[in-house]
Amino acid sequence: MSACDTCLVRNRAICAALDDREIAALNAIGRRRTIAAGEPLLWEGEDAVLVANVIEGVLKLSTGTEDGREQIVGVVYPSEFIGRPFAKTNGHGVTAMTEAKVCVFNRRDFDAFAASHPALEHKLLERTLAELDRTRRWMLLLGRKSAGERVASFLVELSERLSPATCQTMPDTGARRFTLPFSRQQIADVLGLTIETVSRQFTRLKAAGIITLPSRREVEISSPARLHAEAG
Amino acid sequence: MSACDTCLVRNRAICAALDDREIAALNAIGRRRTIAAGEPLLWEGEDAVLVANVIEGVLKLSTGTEDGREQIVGVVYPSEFIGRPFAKTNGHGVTAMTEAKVCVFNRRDFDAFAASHPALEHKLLERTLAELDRTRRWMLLLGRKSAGERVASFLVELSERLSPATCQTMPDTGARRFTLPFSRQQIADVLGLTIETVSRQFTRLKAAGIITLPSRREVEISSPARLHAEAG
DNA sequence: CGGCTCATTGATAACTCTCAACGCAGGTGG
DNA sequence: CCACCTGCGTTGAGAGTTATCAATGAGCCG
Repeated sequence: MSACDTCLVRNRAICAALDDREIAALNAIGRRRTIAAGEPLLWEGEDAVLVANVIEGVLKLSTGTEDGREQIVGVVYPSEFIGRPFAKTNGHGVTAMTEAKVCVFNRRDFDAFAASHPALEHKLLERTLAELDRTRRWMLLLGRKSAGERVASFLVELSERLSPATCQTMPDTGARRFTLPFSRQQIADVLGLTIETVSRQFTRLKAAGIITLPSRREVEISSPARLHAEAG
Repeated sequence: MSACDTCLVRNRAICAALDDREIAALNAIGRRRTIAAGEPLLWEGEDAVLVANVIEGVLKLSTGTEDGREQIVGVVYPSEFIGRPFAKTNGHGVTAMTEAKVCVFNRRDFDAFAASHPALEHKLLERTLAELDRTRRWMLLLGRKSAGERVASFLVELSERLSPATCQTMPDTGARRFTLPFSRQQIADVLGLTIETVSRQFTRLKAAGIITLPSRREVEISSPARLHAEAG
């Protein structure tokens, strides 16, 4: 019995494109790995030695300038794919934000496997296209939105992408509540702001009665409609 | 003899993955189309009815907020692919910035063709992954760079991506010179700035002797090294 | 030669960043 | 068990950068 049989994301990850025989073959070249919160998995600019599926946890993709400014360019949730197939180097670093479980593959092995399994490549293509769409929408936020709109947009997106996992969702009405997988600094790095500005916007939204902050890492959306309006 | 035989981008577009027989089949479902400068080809949020290869010209991909702010999220050059296969709607609009020639396909026809030609999908996957990398690098610019750094980065990227076409390239040394496919407003929309700020940065770079501006639409880079340094 | 669009320049305002102090929570050790 | 220390977050004051508003200037076409 392979690790895949009990895999939490077996039917949501790109592996869903494969039948039992193929899964066994893929399983043979992959291995499970646990990453501690804060631990990096891939470094920007380094050789692209591995790719992976995320089973559990949240990871960030980030780039930076030489003088130390950082920008988070993507956030990856369970069932999603990380790494750069078919290329020599990584365009960005990958770091776990929470403790994470991933299913890693040597990149060359994966490339070869993918090349001979069109259904897998098709799935990967669909995901990459969807990720590109999402990334481009994020550019509108970075290029054109104010700090208030950015923080509101961030909370809206987070509540949507976290809900399948935490499932504390009251459809439509009422208060969604969730735990932030981000520190304030990381939120700032996602939004292209400073930590102080993020903090002030949180305070503002709290004062306006749109959200409550039970603790540093928890957010409850009191008025999803108004939050959505704030997002621009 | 099909239109593809004389196609300028036959060997650079995703079509390069196909043999003569396959090209003929693809040619049967596509048609050439010329787009005037400024004319839109796809609208944001509309049904994704078509996809295309760019043969000649430059096009922009853009999104906007409800209140009219615009952000250009990508720029497409000859041999590149536009449109959103495998999805119901377009995530962004596509508009020609110069007169452009494209080879368009009904999206459903293309989807079906792609699904039965793994080599084509592979090429498309590689391009999409590369485009995602490029887009993410652009996020660093939008989130963390100053106006001066943004304009310099823009000129650097433009000189690189335009050179295969215009080929006025003196390798390493000396002055690259090219024609901007963008108005000042469009440059502002790419960089997440206002037209006035872009103009002031052009003036500053000119005053510093890093570039010269022979006319509104032309740029000559006097000092590539210094420009690169300005890009941050 | 107007009349148009697009770009530049200037003055001012708004926003976000920077720098600095303070507060809160969790962990450690006495 | 409490005091202290440390890391993260909040709050405040002021500076800097970019946006906004307004006017001027340059190229283009009728």
